[in-house]
Amino acid sequence: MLQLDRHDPRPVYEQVVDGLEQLIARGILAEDAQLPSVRQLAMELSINPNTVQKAYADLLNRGIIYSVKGRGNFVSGGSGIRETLLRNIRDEMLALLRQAKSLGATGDELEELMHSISEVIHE
Amino acid sequence: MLQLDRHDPRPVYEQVVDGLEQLIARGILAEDAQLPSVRQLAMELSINPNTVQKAYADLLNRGIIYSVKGRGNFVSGGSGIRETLLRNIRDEMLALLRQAKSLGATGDELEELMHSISEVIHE
Amino acid sequence: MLQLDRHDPRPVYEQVVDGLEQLIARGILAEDAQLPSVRQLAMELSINPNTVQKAYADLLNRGIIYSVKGRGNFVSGGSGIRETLLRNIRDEMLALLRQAKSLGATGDELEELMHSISEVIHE
Amino acid sequence: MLQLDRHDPRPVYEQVVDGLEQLIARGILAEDAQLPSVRQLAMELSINPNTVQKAYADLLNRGIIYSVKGRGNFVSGGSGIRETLLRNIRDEMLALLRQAKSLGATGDELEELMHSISEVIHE
DNA sequence: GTGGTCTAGACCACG
DNA sequence: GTGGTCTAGACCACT
Repeated sequence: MLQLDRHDPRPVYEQVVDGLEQLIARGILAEDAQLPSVRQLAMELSINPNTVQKAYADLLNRGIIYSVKGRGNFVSGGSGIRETLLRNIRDEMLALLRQAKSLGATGDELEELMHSISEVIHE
Repeated sequence: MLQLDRHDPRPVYEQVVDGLEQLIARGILAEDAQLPSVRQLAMELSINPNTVQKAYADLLNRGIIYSVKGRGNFVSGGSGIRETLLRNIRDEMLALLRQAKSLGATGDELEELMHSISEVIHE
Repeated sequence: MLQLDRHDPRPVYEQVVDGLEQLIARGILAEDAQLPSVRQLAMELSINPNTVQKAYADLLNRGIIYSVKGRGNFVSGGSGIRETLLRNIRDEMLALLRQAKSLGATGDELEELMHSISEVIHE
Repeated sequence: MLQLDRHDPRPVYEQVVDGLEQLIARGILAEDAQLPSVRQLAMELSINPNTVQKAYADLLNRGIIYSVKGRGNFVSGGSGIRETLLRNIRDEMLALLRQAKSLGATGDELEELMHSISEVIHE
């Protein structure tokens, strides 16, 4: 259901956050669905419960999940998380493009850049 | 010649590396031009010489600059740094696009994404 | 007769307590009226009987209801619960106002604060 | 500079957050001022560094402070934190008033309520 | 069983 | 020295 890459330089809790975000964005974890319990997920991933807790806390205070003591963590409704994540991706791509421009890339180079990445759409 | 942003959460040495890379990529620091000495740059930016040292070391072992004992640090020739940086940017954009796909973005959404960012080219 | 909000982060038993208090304060559950049995209320709300039990215990030891073994739970007489709740609300508002002062709010700001909330009285 | 109340039922890290928010809101910690280091504050309050860390993380992701590895934590600029906190207080008072209304408080009672708390302004 | 807080102690990256 | 992540293990509140 969720995989960690021990060689990924990003912190473990961040990988957990990203993984859960993806599951939610893709609808695999639907609105009001219960997430795995902190302890259980920790066991599955063989990491410390505190690390999972940290990931859940992050999702919680970004409004992506809600949490009820003694019951569990659940997917928030109407969070529009998929749209939000896509918007973030767009913004990051924009930032990269601007960086390319500040490097003095010519119009031709930028066109080619766009062309070469647009091919991946149809992979 | 180079500016730091104290509010930028990125490590200082990374900002220095990026700044120098941009100066070189844009030709402001041309091939074989001498870089400011470690001490001098540290003073100018009012940061620790160790930090500048670390930045120079990074550029050095990526072949972007070369170092002559007792004389100083100089921009490498034929480093093709501009191309390298552009290639990195392309790779990062590709990664983002793949991430969008893994989020379950439809073809239409991807098209629109590409369209909306391509507008920035002509800014 | 009583509704729970599964998205409310407050503990369930607290929601039950609050709900019953309001019913009593508004006279919907009058003096000496019998409350639903623990099991029945638990079933209605589809929650654990232990949770209802805890809520009743709380009301009991605050004197808001009384319990007769083998017969059930009943609303206490002369409990003045409505007045008590209003007094609690006043105390909490006082605490908030003091907090505002400790934040260094000016007299004008406090006046405006009072003014803006007093409008809700006539909603 | 900051005091904890061990009898306060609120979590310790929350008390730390509140305390720092107040210091910032009142201008005692001005824009770009450096906060005490995690370890130092932990020692002063005789609590675990992780607890302070958690408090700082909260302030960080609410944009109230910014953080630079190896340098420290600093007060963000233009956060308008004082206004934000006052607005929160107003909203909480509004919620309480509405609760009083739902309890069936009469207009007179509400007027008296407002009157009795408004006296604290001039304490 | 659930989530949440806290301590203790370690390790890493950065300056 | 600074912040940040992670583990291990304990305790509390709630269901």
